[in-house]
Amino acid sequence: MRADARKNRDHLLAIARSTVLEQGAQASLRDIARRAEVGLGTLYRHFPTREALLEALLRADFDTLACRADELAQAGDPARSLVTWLHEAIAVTHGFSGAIALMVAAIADEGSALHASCVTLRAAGTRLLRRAQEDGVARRDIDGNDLFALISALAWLADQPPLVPRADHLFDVIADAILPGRPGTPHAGGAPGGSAVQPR
Amino acid sequence: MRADARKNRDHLLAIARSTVLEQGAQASLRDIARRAEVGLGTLYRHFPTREALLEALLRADFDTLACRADELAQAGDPARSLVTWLHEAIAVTHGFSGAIALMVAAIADEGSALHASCVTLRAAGTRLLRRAQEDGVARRDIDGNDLFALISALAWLADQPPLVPRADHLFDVIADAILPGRPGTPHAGGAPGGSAVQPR
DNA sequence: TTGAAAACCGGAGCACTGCTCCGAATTAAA
DNA sequence: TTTAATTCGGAGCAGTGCTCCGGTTTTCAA
Repeated sequence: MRADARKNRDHLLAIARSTVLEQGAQASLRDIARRAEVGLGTLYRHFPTREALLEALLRADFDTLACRADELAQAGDPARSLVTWLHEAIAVTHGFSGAIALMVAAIADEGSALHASCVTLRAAGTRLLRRAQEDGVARRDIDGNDLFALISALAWLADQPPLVPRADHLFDVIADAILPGRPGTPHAGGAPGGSAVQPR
Repeated sequence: MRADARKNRDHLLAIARSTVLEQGAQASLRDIARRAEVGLGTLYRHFPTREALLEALLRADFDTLACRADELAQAGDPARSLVTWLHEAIAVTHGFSGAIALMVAAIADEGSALHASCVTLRAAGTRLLRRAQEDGVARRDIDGNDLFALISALAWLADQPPLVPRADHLFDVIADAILPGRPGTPHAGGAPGGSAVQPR
């Protein structure tokens, strides 16, 4: 790759990152090119599709996440490892609003630029889930696809501004659903007909 | 309202319904007007914003849903009632892909055309949830907002084509999370270190 | 150093979008 | 039938994604 091309590419990526963080995954590509002080053609040559651009932005994070899964799979409590990883997985896509839908679409579309990254991510999650299941702490009727879907749903939720205040709490609720064998608080509540004390 | 106006309005609604079912909530308004064989100005006069149009499409369903909640709150097992209603709530938005995000945005925006409908919907869910909590079968640390968020997340999930096959199953998982006191199957699995039989 | 091919750049241009605005046509009341 | 209020339809504006190609820059062999 020619020196000027490499420079343009890198600069474009940096500008794209900040623009997407600011405006979401559906930011205007023309606008990104303008901010990068580069022709529209240049942007499209380096990243033929919007997906390709997002792929470049997310790939590194995804790979890191896959490594983290292996790291967490080595040491410590399986349930705790899984929960920690789920948190990190959701945090990665946070701020890239709109990217989650593309991710979900990509995992079913082998032609997509994001496909490989998503498959890697799902595999990493599956490993952690399996370990927790073998430990008897996670539901047995869930597989890697389900986990991927739940992560997506939680990430989507965390990107809807009105739902943000609820996101952490709902994460716990769903984590409880995945890990019913985990030592935790019994949430069901007292006897039927008991006092109807509302939390919060 | 003048006779020709009423006729145009009704026709526009019918065409909009089928178009949105076919193309999602972000269907081109120009296209809807074209299909209805009506000028673009006519569409915009009847429905000044895309939200107003969707509101008109969804309002009846939402009201029905609110009534259903009251109906279900009268008779039968609280847990069963809640689950049934959740199913119906998610079914309503199914097919209107993209509408869920607008709904979520609308509940925080009092100026939105969808706002009132969403608030009604949330209130209906809250009533059913409260009853289940008083019955000691639902988690006590969840409120109407949480329920609304979970419904949204499940509806979103059910509208992502690659996740559709998982949607029903994940509904059950999350229902279990909301209703841990419900008579059901123990999903946690056997003893630690036991056989690692994968379902499916 | 020079020359020319290969690689890259930028933006004009096309078809589309949401949305506004206003002259022309239609309706309903006087 | 006249007349005034309502409604109609689409031209027009600014934005979008994406393609295409003439001109410029870099690279490297001669």
